[in-house]
Amino acid sequence: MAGRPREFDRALALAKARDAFWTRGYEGVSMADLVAALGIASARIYAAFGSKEQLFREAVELYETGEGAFAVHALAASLNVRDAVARMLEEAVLLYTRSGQPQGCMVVTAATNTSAENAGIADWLAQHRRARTQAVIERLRAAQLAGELKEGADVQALGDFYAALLHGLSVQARDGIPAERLLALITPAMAPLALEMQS
Amino acid sequence: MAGRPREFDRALALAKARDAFWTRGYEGVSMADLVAALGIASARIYAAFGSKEQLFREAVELYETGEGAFAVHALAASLNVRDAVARMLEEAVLLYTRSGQPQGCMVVTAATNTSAENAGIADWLAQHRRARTQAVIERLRAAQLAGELKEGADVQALGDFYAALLHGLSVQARDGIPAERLLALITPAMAPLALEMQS
DNA sequence: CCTATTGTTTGTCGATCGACAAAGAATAGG
DNA sequence: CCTATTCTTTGTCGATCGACAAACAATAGG
Repeated sequence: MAGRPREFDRALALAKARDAFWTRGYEGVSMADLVAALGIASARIYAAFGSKEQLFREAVELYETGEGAFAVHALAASLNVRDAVARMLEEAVLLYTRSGQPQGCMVVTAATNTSAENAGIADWLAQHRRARTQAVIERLRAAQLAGELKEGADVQALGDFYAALLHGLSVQARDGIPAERLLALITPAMAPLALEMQS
Repeated sequence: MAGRPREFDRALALAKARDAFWTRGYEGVSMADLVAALGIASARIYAAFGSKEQLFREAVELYETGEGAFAVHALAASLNVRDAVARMLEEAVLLYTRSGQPQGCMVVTAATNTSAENAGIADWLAQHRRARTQAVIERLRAAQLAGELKEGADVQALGDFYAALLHGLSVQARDGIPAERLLALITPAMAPLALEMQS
């Protein structure tokens, strides 16, 4: 535990890196951009985070345990399915359109188009998106087993539907569709689930 | 009209460039990648297309007048709204998951994360996506004026809903969700529109 | 106080980025 | 056949990419 103490706030620097990657994506942010955004020399970034890729992965983890955890929280909250899904969509809109912050979902936008050498990073984020899709499906399946949803409901189709919508909201938010419009869209979006509720 | 005739097929080269950009995005494809994909030297690419950016823009236009025109066609076909929207979604799934072809929608994926210097390209594609959103809304509005939809139907919310879903389908297709699952998702997705049909 | 350890500063590395210059080759029009 | 025009070949340009080496500075433990 000896050695010279670090002079900059590592957690703060990581948050700044997260915002940069969130805004422009992995390959859209150069080391020179990071030097400017974090306010520290590149050698210090390498000393603290290892490499650009390791910094990115850590930044994504920060996002997923912070703002990006809204979906997990909404689905895990002990609400009925309808409220859980509606809340997931509402919080997605609020997060994706929050002013003074990058628009859209970091996991959706940070590595959708990469060069061949960074395909591994794109795959990594794709895994996370598939996991989120699966989480939605499993929440619906649990509701079905609990009797909230009809026995004949196709929970996989419903889950795929809400996951696709969730990811599409990120695209729309990034395109500048205002929050009010995206929130209004949730009303029709809840109809398919309402129709499959028991009684 | 004098001069040495071009030795390569310009249209074929453009199609190859479209596929490369479709797969890896604007910044994900380097000039060296294009040289390899088109099979011609970089100076020939510049002579025929001007620059990497001009080639990309032409490639996007090729996509939009070809495969990418499915949405315009489906909405313009003289079907009732429900069939038009369902067909738009079905053809999206078929295109986005077609084997032997890049996955997803080129307009959604080719420039979602760019460096600051290429923000103009990202904006350009965002404009196209907003235009598509608007086209969906206007198709629904026309249906409402024609009496197909209830007077109280919120066509903007419905249009935003289907546009978000459309763009989300691109993300899901790119993540490898199989076509059958994405097609199955369309069934619940049509419920909100069915509920607003007149009579 | 000495030393091992770690952070910081400064400078630079080879590779790759997009883009073109210059010269040679092949056509059409006169 | 001659010439103007266009395409092709070859080579390379300055800028930027991510990454680090080496030297120096500041701490903790002994």
